[in-house]
Amino acid sequence: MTKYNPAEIEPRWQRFWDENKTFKTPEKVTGEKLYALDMFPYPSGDGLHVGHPEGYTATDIVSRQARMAGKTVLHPMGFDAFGLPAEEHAIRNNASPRQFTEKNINTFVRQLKNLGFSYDWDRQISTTDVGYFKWTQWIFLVLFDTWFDTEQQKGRPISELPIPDEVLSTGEDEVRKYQDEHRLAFQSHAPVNWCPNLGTVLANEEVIDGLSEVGKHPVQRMPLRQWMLRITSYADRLENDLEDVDWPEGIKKLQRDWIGRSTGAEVDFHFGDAEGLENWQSTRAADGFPRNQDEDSLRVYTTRPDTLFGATYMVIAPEHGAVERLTTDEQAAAVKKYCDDAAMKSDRDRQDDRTKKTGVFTGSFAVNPVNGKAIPIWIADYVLASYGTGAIMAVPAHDVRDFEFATTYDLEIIPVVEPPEKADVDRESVMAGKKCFAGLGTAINSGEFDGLSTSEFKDKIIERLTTDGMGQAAVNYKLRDWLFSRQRFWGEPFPILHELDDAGNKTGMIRGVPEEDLPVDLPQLEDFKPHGRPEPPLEKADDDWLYTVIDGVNYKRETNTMPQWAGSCWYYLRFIDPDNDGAFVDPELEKQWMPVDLYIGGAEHAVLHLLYSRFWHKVLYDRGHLRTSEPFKKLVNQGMILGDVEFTAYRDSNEQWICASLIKENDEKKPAVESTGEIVHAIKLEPDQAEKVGENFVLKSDPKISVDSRAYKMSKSRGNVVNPDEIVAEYGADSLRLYLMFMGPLEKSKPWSTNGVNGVKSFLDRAWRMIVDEESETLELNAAVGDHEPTDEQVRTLHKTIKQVTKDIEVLAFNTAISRMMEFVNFFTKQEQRPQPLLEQFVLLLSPFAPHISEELWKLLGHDSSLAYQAWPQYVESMTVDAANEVPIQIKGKIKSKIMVPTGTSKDDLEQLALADEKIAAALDGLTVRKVIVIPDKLVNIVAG
RNA sequence: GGGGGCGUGGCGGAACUGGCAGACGCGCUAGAUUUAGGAUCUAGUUCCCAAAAGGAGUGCAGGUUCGAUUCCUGUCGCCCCCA
Repeated sequence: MTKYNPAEIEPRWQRFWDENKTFKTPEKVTGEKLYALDMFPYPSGDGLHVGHPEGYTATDIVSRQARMAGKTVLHPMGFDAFGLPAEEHAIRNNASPRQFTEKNINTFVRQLKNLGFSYDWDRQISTTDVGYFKWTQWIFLVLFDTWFDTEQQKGRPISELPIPDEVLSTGEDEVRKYQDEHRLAFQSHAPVNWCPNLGTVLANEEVIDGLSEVGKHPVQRMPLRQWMLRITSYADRLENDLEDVDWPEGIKKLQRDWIGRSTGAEVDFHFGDAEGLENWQSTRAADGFPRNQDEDSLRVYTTRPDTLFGATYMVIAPEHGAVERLTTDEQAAAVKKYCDDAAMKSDRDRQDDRTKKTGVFTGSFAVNPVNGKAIPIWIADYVLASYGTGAIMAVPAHDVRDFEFATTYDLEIIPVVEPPEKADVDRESVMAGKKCFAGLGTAINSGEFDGLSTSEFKDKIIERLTTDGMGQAAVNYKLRDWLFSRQRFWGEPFPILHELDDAGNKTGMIRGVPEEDLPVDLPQLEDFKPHGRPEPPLEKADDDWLYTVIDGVNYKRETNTMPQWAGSCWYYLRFIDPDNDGAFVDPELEKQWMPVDLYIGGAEHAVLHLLYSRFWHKVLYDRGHLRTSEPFKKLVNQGMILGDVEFTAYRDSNEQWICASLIKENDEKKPAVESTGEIVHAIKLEPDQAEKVGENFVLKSDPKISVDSRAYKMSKSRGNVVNPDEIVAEYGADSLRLYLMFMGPLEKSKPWSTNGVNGVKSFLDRAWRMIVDEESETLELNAAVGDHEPTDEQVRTLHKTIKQVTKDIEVLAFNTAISRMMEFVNFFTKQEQRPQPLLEQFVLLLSPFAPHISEELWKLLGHDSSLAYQAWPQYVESMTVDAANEVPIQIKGKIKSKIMVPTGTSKDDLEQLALADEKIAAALDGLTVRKVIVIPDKLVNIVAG
């Protein structure tokens, strides 16, 4: 018996591809190239999840089809293997993170090979390979060696940084410090999110609701020396160049919002005595707006300079440099207490709309430059030191947060924007200062500017401020510089050396590790556990590692490590030239292969990974190491695969069923009766215990009780995780691949159904039987297959299939491609005579989707070599259309009859044929035909009455 | 609260640019074959009506159009992201 047996076929072909290096990337690109890339996985201890192979199958289909279509293909796989989980595991089990990581990588590779992906495994890389992170360190040194020239909007060598004379005159050390302050990689002492439990500092985006994203531990704010990357310099280019890439609009928007470019104005508010004011004003009018704010003014950034007349107070951040200067003696104690408290809160907590706004008066006043009014200066933590200038002018009538604050502290509210007629607000209340209106409108209470629209007013006032030297147009970004250091062991060491004086203390001078001394490997540590102090584990390395001498100067190594993002910022470049020991990538090869043509991965990387790697790419481009300015041409996010659909019913504490429609999750995410808050327990039902009645699913045993029906995210705790290994063992890799693609559109999230896998498996069974004689003892062709003259219908079926499958692969609509192939098999199974050449073409079409069975059938059809490089089937357009079509005839939009007409029948003829149809003639009896709409080959609609 | 996406049979989904709604698959029903079936084959399967004829139907309410799942307005619900 020669049934379709994936368990036997698949390992055999996997071995064949491996041994023959079938998918080795050609040395040279000939003709068109395709670089198809998956977002490489983090090799977790849990192994592969079914979500992984979804995207991987998609790129694999595209890659396999491209090879057959004659393209030169680069399709690699690697591992993003630094990061917290391996280190946590190592700490718990007193093992080495490297060994654990390598073990996990081996599991991943085995699992991936089981799925028959056509990766060039010779190019496998891991970010933890010393030969890889040597170049991560090298790129860091490029960042370290680069400053951003704002005029040219370009990163340039630090040696070309113009040094101001006043710095030059103070000596070489000062020049070095000046340079250090301008590097793209620089040190800072900004307050950071320190997580004692994890023993590390976290990026803002790794902190969620005051807890660490990993492990949910509390996070506190403290100032620490950190490495930062000056990504803000590239904000404009990162935003503008989004126009050049083929990405989903949603992702582009996320990136734009993350960058958060806003335009507005910087305005200086004078403080101090009245006579100083006049001097100040005349100086400003004469000299213009100074680059740096002076001692007796407070600079704010606002996106709404048109509301300047409504600025009734000012707010500075608790960390603002002018706090001390502005605080009066009477207020000193209150201010100090307030600032100390604020230091404990995270930026996120401070901006949280739910918490009440708090603040403290400094005791000082500033002068509103447009109307000369004295307005109080407050300190409040809803203003962040890191955004804008760290100070704002508060316009309570037109800013929600200012309004809330002003109401709390009883500050003046002056409306200066009249909402338009149509605005969805109570205009009376706004005009009375009782409600806040943040939209656009018409200026009021603004002196000579009254009556201007918001946008006109903005231009006019900026013009005025500029003339008076009080302000200027300005651009601001939400994007912050990137906190790039971590106090962990399992990451790339920084290739940085701190200069020591004779006593062994740091002088504050730093330098990069010389290129020839790279890589800086991680030291061997007995104990790399974090100890709850923000002192990196690498501090515990032995002196051999920690200290070094260059040209007679003593240095201590930097002991922070890089965050996990580092390695993933440039891995796509290393795949092009993975073994190069002399460069991170050969420029000729980079030119051949970049950009990545198709990049598929989860939407969770929509912002950070993609923004960070684009940033690095642009720096490398500026410095002449790359010829492309954007790395990823086309980006696709695959949807999430949810668990199987579940039915859930609810019971209260008396074991009484409760309708699901009455249940709502409470704040602790427990199901509860919405009206009373009573906690109920959820019961997972078997599918046959529920049925649909009307709109809802209900209990079969008690149809009055409605139940929930939905698919949940796969999670260990829910126990609905599907292990790809088990699916491969039971149904085969081809079936898993096919099912993942057949489930629905790639970008959508969709629920898993093991029955569905069985369904595509039986499609492969049928395809097998269409070609193979299942009854025979040896592998033989089905008797129906032979050298038959193909019928017209058979040829058309093939050509239609080729056309749709080809087009669908192009637009990644794999689900419809598969359904078309199913139709092909359904049709040919019914054919007594199956011309072999047609079936061969079909096998080629199937092969990118289900490569193992296709190779097997290809061989059986008499071919010696792998089909991996066989020419992709071509279709003839004329063979994809039927000779005749059934055309529906409608009267007033309702189908009354259908007629068969030859394809291409003219409009007039079709109209005549339609009117001549018996049923139509009968239906039209007594009616007047007013109009006939004819769409050739499609439909006839008769308007009559 | 802001932004984005989505609502089509019992389920996943299809429908080109506004032109026969429900392709393909799952599930279900009946039959054939079989010692057996979680195998295979055949037929059926949006809903209402016993069937036919007919009617209704793409979350809901409107609008544009000869014609709307598709475009517009409003509304309800769900999901995701941000706060």
